[in-house]
Amino acid sequence: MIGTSLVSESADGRVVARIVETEGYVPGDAASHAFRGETARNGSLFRRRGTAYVYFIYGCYFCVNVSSEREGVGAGVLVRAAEPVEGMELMHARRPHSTARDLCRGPGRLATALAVTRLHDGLDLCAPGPLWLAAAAKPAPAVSESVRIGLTKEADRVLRFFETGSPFVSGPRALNVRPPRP
DNA sequence: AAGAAGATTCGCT
DNA sequence: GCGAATCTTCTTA
Repeated sequence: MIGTSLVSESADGRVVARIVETEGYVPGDAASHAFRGETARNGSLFRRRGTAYVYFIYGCYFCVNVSSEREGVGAGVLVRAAEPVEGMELMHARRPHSTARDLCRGPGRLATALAVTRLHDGLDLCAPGPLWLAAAAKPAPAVSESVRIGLTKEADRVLRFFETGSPFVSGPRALNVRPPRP
């Protein structure tokens, strides 16, 4: 998914951000919202891969995930950060005190810049719509990996992936200077 | 029925 | 670097 563009289209206009950082939540993973089985909240994680799972966290922010397994299996990829590509004026309007670099740097910030809310939960991201994934641009970016960020459970899993050297990646610097994976 | 924890961000020290 | 903000969901009694 690194290098793929996330497109948000609303009455306000169109915004495009190129994904530079993701985090995986796999079957059997105690840190996954799907770990304890399907509920009304996490149902989208159990839908066919490419379904949007949007949840509200810390009373303030939304986070965007893409389900990643077949129907009935709970797993997904959290979109942690992106590089603004189109509609930067609109993103700045939605995040007034942000620098260009920080518009989509972090999962909560990204959702705000793209105006993603729980209304987007359950959408099919594989076809054009209010929120969808456009094909990746040509050169496949170099991808590095690290442990996941901000977790208390299964924090040691190496399931975070990001574009090597991108300034639009979130997280502590120490995690972001690791060499690209082979 | 009540309480704690949470895949975060921002501002202040 | 630390703690507050703020609410939904799941767990436990």
